Amino acid sequence: MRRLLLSGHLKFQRSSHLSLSLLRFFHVQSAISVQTDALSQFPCSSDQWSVGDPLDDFISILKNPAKTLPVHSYVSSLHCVALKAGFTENVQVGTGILNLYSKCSALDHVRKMFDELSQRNILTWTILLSACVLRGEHELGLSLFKCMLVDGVLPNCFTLATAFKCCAKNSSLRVGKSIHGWIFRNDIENDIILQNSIINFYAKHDAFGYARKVFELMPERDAVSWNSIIGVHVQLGDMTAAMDLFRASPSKDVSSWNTFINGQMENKFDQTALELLHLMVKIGPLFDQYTFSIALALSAKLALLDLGKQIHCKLLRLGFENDAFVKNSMINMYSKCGEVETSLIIFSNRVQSPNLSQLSPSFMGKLGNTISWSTLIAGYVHKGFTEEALALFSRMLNEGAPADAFTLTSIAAACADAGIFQQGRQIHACIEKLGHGVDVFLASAVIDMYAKCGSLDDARKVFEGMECTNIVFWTSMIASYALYGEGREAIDVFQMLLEKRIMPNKISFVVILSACSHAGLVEEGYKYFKMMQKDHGIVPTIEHFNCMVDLLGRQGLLDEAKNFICEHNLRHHSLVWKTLISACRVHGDFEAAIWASEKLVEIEPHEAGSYVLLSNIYATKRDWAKVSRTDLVLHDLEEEQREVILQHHSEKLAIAYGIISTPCGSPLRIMKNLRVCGDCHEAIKYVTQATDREIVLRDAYRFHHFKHGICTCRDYW
DNA sequence: TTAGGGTTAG
Repeated sequence: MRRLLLSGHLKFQRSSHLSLSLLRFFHVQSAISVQTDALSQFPCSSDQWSVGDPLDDFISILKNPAKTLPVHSYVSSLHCVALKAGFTENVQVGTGILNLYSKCSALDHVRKMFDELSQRNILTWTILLSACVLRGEHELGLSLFKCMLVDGVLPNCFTLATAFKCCAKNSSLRVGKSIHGWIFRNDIENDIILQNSIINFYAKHDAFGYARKVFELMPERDAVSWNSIIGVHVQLGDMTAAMDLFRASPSKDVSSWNTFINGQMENKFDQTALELLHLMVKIGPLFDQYTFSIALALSAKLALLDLGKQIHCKLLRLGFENDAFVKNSMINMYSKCGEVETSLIIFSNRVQSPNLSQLSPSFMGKLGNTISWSTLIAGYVHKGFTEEALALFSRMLNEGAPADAFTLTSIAAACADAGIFQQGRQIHACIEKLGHGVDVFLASAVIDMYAKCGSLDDARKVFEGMECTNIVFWTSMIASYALYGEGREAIDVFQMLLEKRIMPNKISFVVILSACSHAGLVEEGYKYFKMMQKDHGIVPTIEHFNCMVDLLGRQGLLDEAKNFICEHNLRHHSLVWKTLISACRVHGDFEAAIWASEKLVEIEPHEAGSYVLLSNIYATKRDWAKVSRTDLVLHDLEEEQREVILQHHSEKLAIAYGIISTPCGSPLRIMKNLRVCGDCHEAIKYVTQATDREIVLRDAYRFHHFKHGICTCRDYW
């Protein structure tokens, strides 16, 4: 249709009115390449005009709001037309083009044009500041705002709102406060938009009292005001107040619902978010693209595939399937809910930009090309499809998409899962080269990757090379030590964390308790279990309780472990019984093992695993003395047979192959999917002594780091 | 004013 119109247009190119109408049509349709083609046919010399005033028509095109943000190539073509036709002397044309450059984030062009302007007024200054905000240049925006005041130009509400946007995005609480004071003192007209931006500015700087005050003093409020103040309480985590405000808001529009539902998710009230979403369908406004993104994110988080599919149908009916955000949320939802193939299909049909290099960064962001890659890769890693994720990553690089910090984090996690040290190291080099080394998410993932690939030293180097107060970053290092049974080192790092007044979370405590357990540090374990509740107000969950049962059980304090289960009313948790049974077996307490297994069968009468455990214990009883020596190998074999089989255990074979195929003295890293047996563990100790090599063995649960005849697990695992 | 992708344990 557009092509047809364009070819028709070429026949009548001498008619300026027809040219302009077509141009406007293409602009509204936002067909980028066609617009530019149409512009190239635009009659430029005055003798080509048949009727009417071309200047007026041109100005009306500049002011005509397009459905989407203007594209840079289209605006520069318009600019060329204006130059050729001699329109640029006109103030409205100059301002119009400046505004379009600003909207497509072409800050360089805006600054150049602004510098060349003969007359600067409040409008041109405001356009310049908006361009800075759109481009994320908030510091520059503020310094230009100050230049404007020095020039004696009095700001209006729009300019001030833009200045507050700059202050909200950087560390300018002081500057923003002084502008607010100036508005008060000079009795400047203060409209709703400006007041909303002031609320938002205070909220971004955690100055919630001020935000609330501005809201309360507003003579009139719109949906944005209400949403902003609801957002303040969401940020504070005060969801009761947020709920009251949401109910009280007289202007509940679709964005109010979005803000509130999203706030519930941010505060981990996913069930409430789900209920509100149902309520919105019943009594609320129609969904917009934000609602769809939020709803899909919620389905992904709760792994509710059916709900996700219903939302998919709904968005198809309402025509939101081409929105880049929504599409990306769909890719995420399908992969997190286990339908990786569907997410791949949606990914393959995603919006492709005509020419990425010509577009501004914000426009590229809106098209979502890089983001879709990282979402898809994250989905594959999440589902454990490590090889596929790595293959997608190299395809992504081949297709010229940049490796951003998000993608690299997922790839580092993939290397950790697969325990592939060499690839992990290459990824780390790539991260440093691209300048992503300072990203805290990425650094945490790299620590975890090195630890899980068998190099605790490299993990430690990354940790020590960065000053950081992020709790996940610290927990990653503590978990790495715990994984290797280095309980004392784990405790040292945990103490450093407390000294720096970084707040440990519930996972940090699971990690430190498990470190104490693996290192047999009972007293310290009790200390942290109490500290967690008393000093940090963290209510212990089954994971914490289980660590304590494990800690006591491993040390042979079986009665204490039993009492702990009873005292804390953990009888209905199968996990603690399994832990206790394992400890009873290690310490050869058959009676206690039977007792615990019977408890387990009571709780899980339909679980085959419970009966297998129980029957194993009965089987063990037949020859307990023998089993206590060989319990980790095979129960019913003759001694000679056993010796032959033990020689072929995969870790021994791997080590033998490693020794003959690598340089003397280099470390060996071995991975296996089962727990190491006692015989292999003993043998490896001798091998490290005889060959003077370090051997790192990753089994199903943890690492064994052998050096000079000693293992970090101290023979306890 | 509100939206999508990343890290730690078990």
